[in-house]
Amino acid sequence: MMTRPAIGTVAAEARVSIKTVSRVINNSDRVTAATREHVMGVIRRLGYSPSPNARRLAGHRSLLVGLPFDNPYASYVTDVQSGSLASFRAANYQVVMHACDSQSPVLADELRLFVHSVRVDGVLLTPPLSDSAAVIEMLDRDEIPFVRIAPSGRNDPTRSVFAGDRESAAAMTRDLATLGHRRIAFVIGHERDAGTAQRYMGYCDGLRLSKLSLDARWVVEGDGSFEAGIASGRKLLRMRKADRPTAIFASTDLMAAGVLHAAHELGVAVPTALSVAGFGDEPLASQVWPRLTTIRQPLQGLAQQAAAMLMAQLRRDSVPAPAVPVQSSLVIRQSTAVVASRC
Amino acid sequence: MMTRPAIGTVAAEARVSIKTVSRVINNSDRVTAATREHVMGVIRRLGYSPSPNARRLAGHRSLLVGLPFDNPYASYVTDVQSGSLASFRAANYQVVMHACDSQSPVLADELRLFVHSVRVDGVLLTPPLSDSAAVIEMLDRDEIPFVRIAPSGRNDPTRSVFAGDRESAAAMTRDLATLGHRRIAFVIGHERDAGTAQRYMGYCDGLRLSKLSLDARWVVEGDGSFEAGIASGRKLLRMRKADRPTAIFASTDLMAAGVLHAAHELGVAVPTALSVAGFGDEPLASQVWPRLTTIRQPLQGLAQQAAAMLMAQLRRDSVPAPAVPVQSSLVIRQSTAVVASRC
DNA sequence: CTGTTAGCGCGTTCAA
DNA sequence: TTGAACGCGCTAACAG
Repeated sequence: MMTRPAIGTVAAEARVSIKTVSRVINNSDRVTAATREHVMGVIRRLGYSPSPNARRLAGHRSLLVGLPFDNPYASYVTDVQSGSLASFRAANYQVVMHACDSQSPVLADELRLFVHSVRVDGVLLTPPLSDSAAVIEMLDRDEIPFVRIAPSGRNDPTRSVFAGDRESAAAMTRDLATLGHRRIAFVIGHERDAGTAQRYMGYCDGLRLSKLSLDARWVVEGDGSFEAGIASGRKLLRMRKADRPTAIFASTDLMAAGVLHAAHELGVAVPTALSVAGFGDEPLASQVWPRLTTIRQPLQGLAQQAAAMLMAQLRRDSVPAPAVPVQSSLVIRQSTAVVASRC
Repeated sequence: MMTRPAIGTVAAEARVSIKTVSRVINNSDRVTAATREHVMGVIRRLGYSPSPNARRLAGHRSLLVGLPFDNPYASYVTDVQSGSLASFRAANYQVVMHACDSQSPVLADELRLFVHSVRVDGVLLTPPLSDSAAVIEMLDRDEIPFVRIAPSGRNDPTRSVFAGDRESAAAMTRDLATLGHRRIAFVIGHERDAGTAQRYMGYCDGLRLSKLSLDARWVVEGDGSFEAGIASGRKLLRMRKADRPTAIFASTDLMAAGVLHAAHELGVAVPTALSVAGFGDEPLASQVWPRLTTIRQPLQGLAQQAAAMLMAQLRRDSVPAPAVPVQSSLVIRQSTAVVASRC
């Protein structure tokens, strides 16, 4: 088992200085095309690849980015992960996951410990972490670069990527109205969850655009979970017939699945007697019966955008520019239909 | 912003050599309790923590372990991740995820590239990767330490952790028989998926123990996916009444959810007219209607065990010892019940 | 555009 | 049990 060649070996073989080889492998433009070609040839011939460990030490960086998460949807986490992985890896960065509890009063301290012990060079913030003032403040104070995925506030645009939740929630609401629904209920998610506020506003927009009035009876509070969906569904479906909504729009797929559960329980047929819509298009959405009409969030695209922004920050080259919101789209499946009964 | 203290600062402050400080932070026993105490005091006072980057370079290791995965269940991946994270981190190791395609003909080469470019010190192999001969061979040849999670073969016990799939599948089958089911169908998973063979054998065991005979009509091949579950469900439920199974045991939760879908589609009531059981107890299992009876795999425990084994290998201290299989358990929910109709 | 000279912060060989 | 000096493989000034 022969030892792998180091940068010195390449330099000697190519009859150039170590620094030149360094410039070549770092894509510096202060090298003539000819020498670059030549050095690259030697590199290939020797099968050389630079030692990340040495680069870390000499470059004063870990080549690691942190991805803390507290998200009940496994698919959300894996989507962000796989969406960002490619961009990071292309820049020789690796992602380090970190499970945490966003409810914890010492969240920021706990994250600070993580960031400093692992010495990550930057951090990707997913909801609900992307909205934690304490975390943002801590990172800023410690000068750790970060990018926020789908925060609820629209300030800080050069360090955030957005998904246009409000617009798509409005579109879904209008779509339900178009199907003839006039009593469209909405199940709010957890206040800490990023999209929540935007989605609710979108629902209100949609009602207004459809000439329907907002009615507090049809707005219930959930917390994004499946169980909350069940509870909300029961509450809405047990209203007396004249008041009972003909459509329920839940601001997460998980809650929509819970609403379906409640409907089955109470013998309410979907979509015949009730339309149900979710948000997110997680795998679950197409694995329940009937398959959920929902909103597809281009999460992987969002994550990719976020990763690119973070890498740009770490390179300090390009000027920070706000990202364009990635567009979501409606996915119409079997859980929604035109209203059956007369009004 | 003051620069963080290095090992030299600590040594000077404690009036000992750098090497002594090094021994203290590495828990070497060649240090008297008194000096250790003293040095630890200085370390705490200065808020010193060793630079991972320097340790990486000097120690010829990356302090990184690879976790390649190709698994359709997001929750499986996140479970393994969170189960192993603590053990790894306690040893100052970080986990680097790597998405890959287990079907690819160049899987081993692709993984080899990953392992060498990231320079991971070890690898955790999840199903179906834990069964790939090509991958195992590659890692052995390149002398990369690894641990396999739930491989189908029982050889290589000092580098594997097991879940006892066979026993729990048998238990589930017997449980269904106890409920009075005599026509118990089984949906096989993907051959490449680790548990598959074991689970099928467990089904056969269970039948035998319940004095029921294996009948090829009631054994259908799926591939572990939701769609395969639908197809299998349709096939089984469209048999003529006398032959139709009264219980369907699918070897993954995803397929069981597909079977439920087929049942709803065909108007077969669950669990009244049909019992359905899954395997894995993923979140999905309790989010479908009705909630699935299934087998809970202590995945996090398995992953933790695997992580500990890998760290032991990397330390080269303890002698490699086989792990004790982690026990699974039946989770009885609403999708199974006693047979309703006469035989 | 290229080369020379110092480190980066720790582990490890020896000797004491 | 402790210490001194060297080296890990590369990047970063600066000089040419």
